Amino acid sequence: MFHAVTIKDIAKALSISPSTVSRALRDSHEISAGTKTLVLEYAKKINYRSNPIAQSLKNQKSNSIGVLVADVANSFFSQAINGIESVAYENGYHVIITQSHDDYEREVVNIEHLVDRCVDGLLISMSAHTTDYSHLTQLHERGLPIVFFDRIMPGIETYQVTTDNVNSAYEAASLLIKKGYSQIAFLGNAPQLSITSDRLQGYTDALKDHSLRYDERLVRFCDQGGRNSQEIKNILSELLSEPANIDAVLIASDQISTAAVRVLSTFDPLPSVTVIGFSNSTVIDLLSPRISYIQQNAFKMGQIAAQKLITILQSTYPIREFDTTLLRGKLHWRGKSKNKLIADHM
Amino acid sequence: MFHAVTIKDIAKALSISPSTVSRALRDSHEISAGTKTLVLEYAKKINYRSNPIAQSLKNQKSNSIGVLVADVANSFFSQAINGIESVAYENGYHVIITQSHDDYEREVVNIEHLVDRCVDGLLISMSAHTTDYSHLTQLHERGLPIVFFDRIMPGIETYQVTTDNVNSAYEAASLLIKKGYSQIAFLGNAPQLSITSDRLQGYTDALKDHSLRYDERLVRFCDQGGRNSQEIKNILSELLSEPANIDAVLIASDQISTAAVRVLSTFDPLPSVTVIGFSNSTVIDLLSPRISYIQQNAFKMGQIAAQKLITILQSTYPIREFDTTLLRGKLHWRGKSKNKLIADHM
DNA sequence: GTGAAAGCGCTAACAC
DNA sequence: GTGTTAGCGCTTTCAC
Repeated sequence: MFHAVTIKDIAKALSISPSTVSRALRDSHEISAGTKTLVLEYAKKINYRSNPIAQSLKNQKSNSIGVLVADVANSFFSQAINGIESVAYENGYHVIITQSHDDYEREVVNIEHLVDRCVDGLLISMSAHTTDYSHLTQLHERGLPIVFFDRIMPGIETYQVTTDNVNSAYEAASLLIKKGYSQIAFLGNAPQLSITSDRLQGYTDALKDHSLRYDERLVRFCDQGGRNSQEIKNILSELLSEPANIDAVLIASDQISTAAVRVLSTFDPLPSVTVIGFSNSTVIDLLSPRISYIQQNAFKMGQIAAQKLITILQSTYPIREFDTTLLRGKLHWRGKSKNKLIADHM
Repeated sequence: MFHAVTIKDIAKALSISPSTVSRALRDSHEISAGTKTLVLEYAKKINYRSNPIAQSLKNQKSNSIGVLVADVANSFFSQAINGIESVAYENGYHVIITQSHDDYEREVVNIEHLVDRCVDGLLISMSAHTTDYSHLTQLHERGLPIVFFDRIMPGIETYQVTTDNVNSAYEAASLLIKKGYSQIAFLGNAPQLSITSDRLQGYTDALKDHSLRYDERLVRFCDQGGRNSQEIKNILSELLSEPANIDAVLIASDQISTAAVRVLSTFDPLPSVTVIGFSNSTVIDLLSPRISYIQQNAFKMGQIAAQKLITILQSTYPIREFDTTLLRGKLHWRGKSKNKLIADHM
């Protein structure tokens, strides 16, 4: 460790007490201007750096916030992390990132780790396989500030930030219908995820509003969430043949969207299906076969989530009123109308 | 903070001294088996969790390692981070990730932060815009363990882990030549980066070995490293017209590879150029226009780098001999031979 | 085999 | 305005 010089050293060198040095460094009002400059200058000269570990121990807070995401390699999450970082650093907080890889056990262990590490608060996007929330509710009840983002957790009294998933999916499904598609499948991650159920809601609402029959055989959940392409291949193969015989599919997950493109690319001939998926990949618009996509404002989501958490952390009184922020998703249409479909695929 | 129960509490409850509890928890040999089980069981019962902050302060080490990468949203780095994490967690280390965004100032500040946070060691992939290395050499001289990965820093006595960039680029350029291409450009990130100069070396070696003339007008460096597509558009436009008139390009950077594909996709008609680039994007094989690519073993690189660092951290004697690990890159050819080119693009 | 006491670096209540 | 002192939770000599 690299804290050669301590407050004591400065105190000794300047023949004043450590507490005076401490106060001077923290710009306390009860220290004379003369002493302050004296201390500050000397500290700068010998390159003093305060030891945050000692501060944490004393102050019972670490000035760091813990983040749990499924996977940093997922563009959505890395963009969100960038948003989180930008706000956290501005406010003097450190960010500790952990990944659940959509595994419940890992989520539990990582959150334990973060709490052990004395993070002041948590920014959580739930793992897809979490169905027992007690590890989180317990912490929350004990007073640890938690803000949920993306994959939120209804029924817990705290800030939540996510995309307006119901509406985004509704728009996407409606667009497909307007373009002439009628056999539209829904492909989602684990059904207990808020993003899955909300997007499914948007999908069913759109069908209903456009007088299309809801067919449960067209609604599928990928247990492996895109990590297992065979799972997706099987589902798509089934959906593309009789009796489902879909002409379009709405995909409610980043990872599944790109995985589906990969699977479709292996089909020969290329199936006549129009795909629209949630994705924040930076190259989603360059993929072949083409995919229309709903892009979330991941960076902003991270920023807002971090801001909300810091609001709690810095609030002098306990906060009782929490809101849920919904960000607009942006729909990018790269498909064709149904009647042109066959020509387009030649 | 959430450390309701402390060693003192256990000591009080069991009517023994805190030091005995501490020793029992750490499985010290000077504690009787009876006392140990007594303490361990009680600790488990009341869910005691040791406070790592206090431990860090006492032990002068934090059991955490700091990581600096350009950008977690870059697939290469997020894969490397996964490798780092897997090894670090196995060995009881925490990972703190920071991003330079290829900015020198940010690199300096972030490393300062990490050191302030008392990380036990550093895993560094240099920012593209770093030319002054004193912030790192100073820390290194003061004894802070540092391991470089990916973008390494020759001339510093420590472990380094990277791809065999010279060979990978050599193979790629040679393949282009064998496929009939002769006007081959080189597009790289900042020239001071090890990955740029090494890959350029491989490129020039290949030209020489195949008796092709080296033309410096065909070698370009993108100062913005792919962040600015206009820069890449300008360079590519120039290279694709007279007098350069290239028929292939080797791209020595992840970000520039995908950025180049995007730029090319905007050209109408699609230029007759074969692209081969370094990329760890998980969808690079689905991009259109097609791009051949060299994939690095990022996960393994992260694992090895972390392993090397932990070796230093846990070594009881100072290490004097350091090696540089070179991992093989994997070349994926998705292009055509030159004589077929025109037909292929119809 | 166990306990008492000091101290890691910092802060804050309490003196003066 | 500044100094004294105690203590955050843990470890570790040094005693016994």
